[in-house]
Amino acid sequence: MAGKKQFDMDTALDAAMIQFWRAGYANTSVDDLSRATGLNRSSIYSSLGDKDTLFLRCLDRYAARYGEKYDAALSCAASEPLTAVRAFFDVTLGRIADPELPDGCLVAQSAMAIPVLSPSVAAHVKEALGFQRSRLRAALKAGRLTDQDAEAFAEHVAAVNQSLAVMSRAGASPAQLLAIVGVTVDALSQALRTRDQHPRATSAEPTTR
Amino acid sequence: MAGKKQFDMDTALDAAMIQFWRAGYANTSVDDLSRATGLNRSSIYSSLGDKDTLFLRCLDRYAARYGEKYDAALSCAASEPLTAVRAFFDVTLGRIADPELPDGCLVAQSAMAIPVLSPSVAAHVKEALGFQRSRLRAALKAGRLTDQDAEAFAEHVAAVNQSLAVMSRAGASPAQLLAIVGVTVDALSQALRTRDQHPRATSAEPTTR
DNA sequence: CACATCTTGAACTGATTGGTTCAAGATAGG
DNA sequence: CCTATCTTGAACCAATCAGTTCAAGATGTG
Repeated sequence: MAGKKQFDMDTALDAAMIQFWRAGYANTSVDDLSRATGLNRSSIYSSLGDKDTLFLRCLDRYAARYGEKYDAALSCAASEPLTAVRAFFDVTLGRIADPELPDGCLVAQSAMAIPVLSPSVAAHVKEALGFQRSRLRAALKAGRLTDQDAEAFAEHVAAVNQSLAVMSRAGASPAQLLAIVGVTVDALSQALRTRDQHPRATSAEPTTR
Repeated sequence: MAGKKQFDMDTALDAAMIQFWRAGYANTSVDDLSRATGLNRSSIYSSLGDKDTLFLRCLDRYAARYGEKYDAALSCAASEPLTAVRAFFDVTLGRIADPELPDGCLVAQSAMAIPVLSPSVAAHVKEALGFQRSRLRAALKAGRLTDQDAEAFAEHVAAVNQSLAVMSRAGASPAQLLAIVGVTVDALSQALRTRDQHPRATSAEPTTR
């Protein structure tokens, strides 16, 4: 079983990511990773680095993969901000509904463990959450929200998105998760409607830039 | 140092609770608990039970203590539902702002770890979250919300409350946390106003948030 | 003073942790 | 076929884990 590359790096990284995602950093041993990836214990260290390094790679992998999906979902924010935020939540709800994937969210889980994570890992987690806020802020500003509303909704939507991770772990039904985001979506809808009908506050008229 | 009760049970339980709260179940060893409580390793087992039992006691202690505060905050829901929900969030925000206490929330952290917790602990976590939803549902129904709105807002408010745990762990500022709950409070305010002005419809007129 | 009661620290068990090393074996290119 | 290259499993290390045991010592009561 040797001589050339015996395993697929992407498959192995995905398996490791899912293991960390399901059980968390503290509850994942190198043996668990070995089992999950099918890679030998020594192969993990030689090919994927030690536990901390591997976790960092998985975290970045997770952030990149779903970051792309969140970006795509928000891409229509300028013309259809409400649709964009709905699509944003659908990324998370779809992920939770996928039986192939664990519930929760690797970033949320890691954020909860920040006090006991290494500083570099903690920094990556905070960075990932910062990116999430940024893309939401940019999308909402590109939509028809005032800067102030965009800031507030960016924080709120990012937080509600994280709350889905907690609630899904506790066994919340899809209907319950929908109720959670529904209130937020309605609030955004209301804010957009208000801005349309009373156009004079901080910035210009609503446009479709 | 013996002969009679050498330690205060409540103090010890509080110390253990805070240790679990800060570091989580998986990242807390019995030695950590010994250090935190000041109790001897063998005293912990004889007086507080094994790690799992002690964690369960801490979890229930946490749920009871803050459950009371949440109940008190919601007690004025019938006459002042908006004030009640603000007070509800203030319980969490005040707890996060308290430098004596860890950030986050023991229930939220435990919920995230459900896949790797013992079944009995997992059941207690789900129960605690269920209680939270129940008290919110009851309060909102006692207020002026329709049953349907009360259900949705109960889910939403409970979830947003959990999101504060995640975001505070990631270093969110008090202002950011306020922005998160602000959107929810505004949404509730809107729902209440709508109900007052259109006692049967679901949509609303624009108002200034 | 003496006894009974309780707590304490320390030692111990067996399992598991992250991390390393290395000989055996499988493969590919020559 | 032969050799260089790579992977593998297993063994090993020191540290830590949860959990137990127990003699030594401190205390309150008689």
